[in-house]
Amino acid sequence: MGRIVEIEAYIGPEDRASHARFGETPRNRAMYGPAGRAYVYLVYGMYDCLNVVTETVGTPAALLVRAVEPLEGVEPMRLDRILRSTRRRRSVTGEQAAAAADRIARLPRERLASGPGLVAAAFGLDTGWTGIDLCDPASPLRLERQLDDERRPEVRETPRIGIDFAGSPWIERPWRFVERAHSSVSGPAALR
DNA sequence: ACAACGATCAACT
DNA sequence: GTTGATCGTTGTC
Repeated sequence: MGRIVEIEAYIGPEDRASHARFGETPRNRAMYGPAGRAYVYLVYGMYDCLNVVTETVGTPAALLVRAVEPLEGVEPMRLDRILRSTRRRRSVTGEQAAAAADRIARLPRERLASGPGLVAAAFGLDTGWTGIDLCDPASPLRLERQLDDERRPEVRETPRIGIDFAGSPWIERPWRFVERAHSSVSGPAALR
């Protein structure tokens, strides 16, 4: 369980940074489905990314969950991360693996899901989770409203990360939203 | 059938 | 700041 502190919006087929820019395909089909479902895809052959579908059927749009502040289940999360790391590379020496495990062991709680690939890893998500209803209170993966006594976060808008391929004006659109100065936000400090 | 390319991360110089 | 890991999806032929 954790608190979402960073998201990005991908608004539709006209958005050249969106997976919907080529129209409906087998991979992005979930984006064309009902709002409130998950769309999980694999990037760079290694990392899964969690999205929340946001528009009505036939209108492809989604929010990429880029960072979460882990609040419960932190140590299992950390252990799983260490296991993944140890299994990660073929050509890694025992010493390097031990050093990597040690780094993760020392990682602050709030940095365990600071990035879209890390969010999916922390919550054990892969593409098989696509389609799950995130608004169903009985779902094993779900969104919940902030608690009544929680302060409303101050939100900062920035351009989206890692979409240089999209070109102007899509690179510049301020469609990344972060909780200002929150230590779980990913990316360069200037964009927190 | 094939080649190129990512909505990334960690390690290294 | 740069680079390697790693593979499913997409566009092209």
